[in-house]
Amino acid sequence: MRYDYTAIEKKWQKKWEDAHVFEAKNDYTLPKYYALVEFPYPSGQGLHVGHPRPYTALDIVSRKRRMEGYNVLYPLGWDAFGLPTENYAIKNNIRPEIVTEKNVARFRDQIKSLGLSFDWSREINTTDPNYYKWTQWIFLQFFKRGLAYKKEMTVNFCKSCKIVLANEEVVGGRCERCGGEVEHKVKSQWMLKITEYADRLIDDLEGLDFIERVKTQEINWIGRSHGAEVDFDTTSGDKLKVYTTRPDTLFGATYMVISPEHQYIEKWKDSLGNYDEIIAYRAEAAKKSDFERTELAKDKTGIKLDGVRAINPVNGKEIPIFVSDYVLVSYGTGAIMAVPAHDERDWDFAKKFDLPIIEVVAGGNVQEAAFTDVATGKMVNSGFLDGLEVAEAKKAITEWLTEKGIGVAKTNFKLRDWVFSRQRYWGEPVPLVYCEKCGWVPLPDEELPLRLPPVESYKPTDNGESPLATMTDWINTTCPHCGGPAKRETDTMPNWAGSSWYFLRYCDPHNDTCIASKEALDYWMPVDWYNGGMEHVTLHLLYSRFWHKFLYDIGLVSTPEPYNKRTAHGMILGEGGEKMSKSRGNVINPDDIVRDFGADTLRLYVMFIGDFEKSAPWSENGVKGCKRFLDRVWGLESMLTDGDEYTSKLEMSIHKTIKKVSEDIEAMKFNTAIAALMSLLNEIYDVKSINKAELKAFLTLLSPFAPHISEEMWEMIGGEGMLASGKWIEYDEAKTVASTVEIPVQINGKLRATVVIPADADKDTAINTAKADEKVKGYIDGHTIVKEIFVPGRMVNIVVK
RNA sequence: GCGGGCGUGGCGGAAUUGGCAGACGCGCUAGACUUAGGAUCUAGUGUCACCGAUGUGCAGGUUCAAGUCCUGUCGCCCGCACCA
Repeated sequence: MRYDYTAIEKKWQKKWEDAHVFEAKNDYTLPKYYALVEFPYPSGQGLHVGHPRPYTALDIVSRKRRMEGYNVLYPLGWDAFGLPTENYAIKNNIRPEIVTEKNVARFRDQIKSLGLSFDWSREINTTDPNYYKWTQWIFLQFFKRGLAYKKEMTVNFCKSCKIVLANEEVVGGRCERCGGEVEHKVKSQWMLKITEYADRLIDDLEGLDFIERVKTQEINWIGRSHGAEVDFDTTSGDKLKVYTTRPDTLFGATYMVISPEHQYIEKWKDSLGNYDEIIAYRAEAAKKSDFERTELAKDKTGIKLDGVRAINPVNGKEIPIFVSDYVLVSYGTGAIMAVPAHDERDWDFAKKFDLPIIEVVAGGNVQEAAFTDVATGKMVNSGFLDGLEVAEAKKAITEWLTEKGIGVAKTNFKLRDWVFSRQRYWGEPVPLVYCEKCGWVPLPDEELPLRLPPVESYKPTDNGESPLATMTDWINTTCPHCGGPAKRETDTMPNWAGSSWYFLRYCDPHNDTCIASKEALDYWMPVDWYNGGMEHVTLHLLYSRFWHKFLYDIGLVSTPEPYNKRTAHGMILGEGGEKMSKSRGNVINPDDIVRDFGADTLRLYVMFIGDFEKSAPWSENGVKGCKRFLDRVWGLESMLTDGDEYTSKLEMSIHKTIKKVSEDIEAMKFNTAIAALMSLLNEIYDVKSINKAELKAFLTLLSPFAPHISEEMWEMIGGEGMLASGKWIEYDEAKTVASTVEIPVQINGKLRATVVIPADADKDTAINTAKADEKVKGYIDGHTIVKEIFVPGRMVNIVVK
């Protein structure tokens, strides 16, 4: 009989659906397992072969867990707010809801054709008012607790998207999405105080089962540093506050720098002889985009303040103050003490402006280059710090500063608060109104969701306002607090909002009284295994951990962290090894593979393609190889015999394979699990027969990877029930090892022969067997044996002279 | 520059963590079956001159034994990028 994958796959997908085998049960007494993949953005391009890789991986885990008796939650939904949909809507003048619905329908069909065991009864969509009602509600909780605030600020504005970007969305000074130029604009924006959680977002990583590169990337992004804030007296009478991680080098501070936007420039206006020049410099700096600023990073520019100087608190020396754009207003205090001897940037600047370079840590030649090593070297030219190690000096000077009341130990972060508003249509409306009398007032809960009103045009306005800003009858409303006239906020939320809590909604997706019931959350959370892309580590992953911690603080969830385990898959590249892209024309559509080779082949191939965590190039021949394997599996039927016990020919291999596949799935080594199944199949073909018990074992192991063909063959041989709701298979450790082993015999570390010994042979037996070997004799005779090494069950090494 | 990762056949990749390097798949070679095969099956396939030697980017080192550990060096990929 021919292996008609198309018919078989349709048949089983329907059977699984009809039997509801993949639906998580609301029985909270069962052991649970929550497997999660990042929900997709339903783009107009349809599914990409990159999608099935993580989906199949956790599908395998989920299927195995179900067979092990767990109540498994493996859900999927749609992260559907976003720019591409909005842009498509603008271009074609179609309502974004319609576009979204169409794209979701296509994605759903495509994903369903892969036989993934998602619980479709829990499907969610971030653009569904019943969903975003709760996104808005959570935002209001932030607002009510002072963690959402409005702030006039310089923002990154993408000229071509006409949208404000979060810092995380600016890559190399350009818009992450469209690559367009990013300029600075002053706008009033909603902000979320993620910085308040910075310490916990780092500290709580400890103890989580996240792959190391995810942890380090988050830690680096948050960028915690320890140092001190120090007040410098100035000739103007004002104190100039700086932040430094090297208070130990205070004696080496020979000048100071403030950022062009520093508030003292205005304050000191009348004392500054060159105020106009400084303002012109600031204007120049503001004009530079982030991109240009980065490009020009090497070449330092600046202007010396004429009229105000600072006083170094440790030695009373007057030092000049400069304005330079290498100091950022947004980090620390916007001002630094410059120690050219021990900081590369300060060194560059000092060389250019011919400023003194004073060595305070011995160990380098500071006239040649800044000496920044903190591990070695002792303090010099530093008064009471002389002779101390850097670490000791840090401690001593911080204590001294604190005592004198001119400084204090301080921790700083690179992480900034999250710019939470967008001037766009296709996002969650911010559920706040502005009342002249009461200020910003939240909508009462019963008015949620605040629905997106239909607008004439989805185009953002040229002045950077949301399309909603033109809807005067929607904007004008009454204040929920005083009943007076008020205006609605026209900004919407960024597309990261809906994804910051979606994993909670899956626990209880149809609840209309709260985000999800406490019982459901307590049972399902935290997520046991979350897999997603590395590109989301500093965005979605960090944001959602932040939201979850906040919800934990207000008592809605019971764990401080949402995810127990986080892994990341590698990208699938084009045949040549380049990234798949429309412009290169090397994009693989999963539909074609399903049509030409079947879903099982595609699933198998994306798992076999290579190390799950690394990127791997697509190979059409590789796909064919997987199809060939399945054809050979199908062919097993022709050599099937009766029998309910493993035969001696295959018994050990089967136990070994069960062990290997079971362990490899847990370790994400899907490629070698499949290789083990291929090896076993080759062995079966060698012995040319397989009985029912053996085939059942094989199909059970294959079923998480290639579920359709496994079910079909299981049914053909009269297996009980469906594999999808069947039992995983156990192995007997004792039966995975042979009674005899062939081990290598080395002479002086070089392989010279192999001998067969009992698996549990002791040293004497092994050595004697080896010595009796003819080949070995040739190498030993006439030599003195210096040493004999035996690794039980592994090898023998005889050292001769 | 800083942080993370990686260099193994013609290719994708294995190697119980120090113990027979190259599992498994692709590709290739030869043969079989075929009118034919880009189908299938069988055998072979790291390199070099057949015993044998040699081989995991390169150079050293530790060890009975190194792809794996140490030192140095070269190259590649990813992330961040004037964060004081």
